[in-house]
Amino acid sequence: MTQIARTPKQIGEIVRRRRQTLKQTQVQMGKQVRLRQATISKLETGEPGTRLSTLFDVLTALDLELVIRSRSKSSSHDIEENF
Amino acid sequence: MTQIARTPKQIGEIVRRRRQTLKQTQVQMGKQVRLRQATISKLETGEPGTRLSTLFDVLTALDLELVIRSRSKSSSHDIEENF
DNA sequence: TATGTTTATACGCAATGGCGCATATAGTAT
DNA sequence: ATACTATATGCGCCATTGCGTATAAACATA
Repeated sequence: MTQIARTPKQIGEIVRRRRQTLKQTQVQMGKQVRLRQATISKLETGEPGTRLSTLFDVLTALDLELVIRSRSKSSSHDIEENF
Repeated sequence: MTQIARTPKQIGEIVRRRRQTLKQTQVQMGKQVRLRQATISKLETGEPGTRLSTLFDVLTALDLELVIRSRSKSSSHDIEENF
């Protein structure tokens, strides 16, 4: 599982999909990392002002990690090596 | 080039290294994406409150992209397939 | 339809970002 | 040491977060 995000909105979508895959509600997730349901909601809807710390908290709860790489990873976009 | 970041501080380090590789100053970068030098500085030093939008702006200037993936990409951590 | 659950919004509040602008501090030379 | 460049900090300002709390709106599903 590997997804590129170029905007806060895309991050939100990724987070939401993942959360749903894990069959959690925003409330449950919020509890795990001490964030309000409302905060999760805003992140998922793509608020550009969301704080980095908030994102990391959420990624933790979802067992996801953030990777930075050069853009010229010439886009096997969705395919993505799965190992 | 692929780097995992688990904290705002690590993001900052990655950004700084990349900027230096590109031989740019914070001022120059700031101009490209309309951010103050001070703002870049804070991001690079790992301010957890930095906004998602700011991060994306900077990544754009550095020609980097952000990837979200499952944590269990069982750690070829530093090695990393190069492209 | 009606009930229950989940997500989006709202209010007031304290805290902080990012702005312009300016300056101090650090780093790199000569 | 001096001069120059680059980065970190500071101030006042306005905007927005995330908080607690509460409610509204959207989704299910009986």
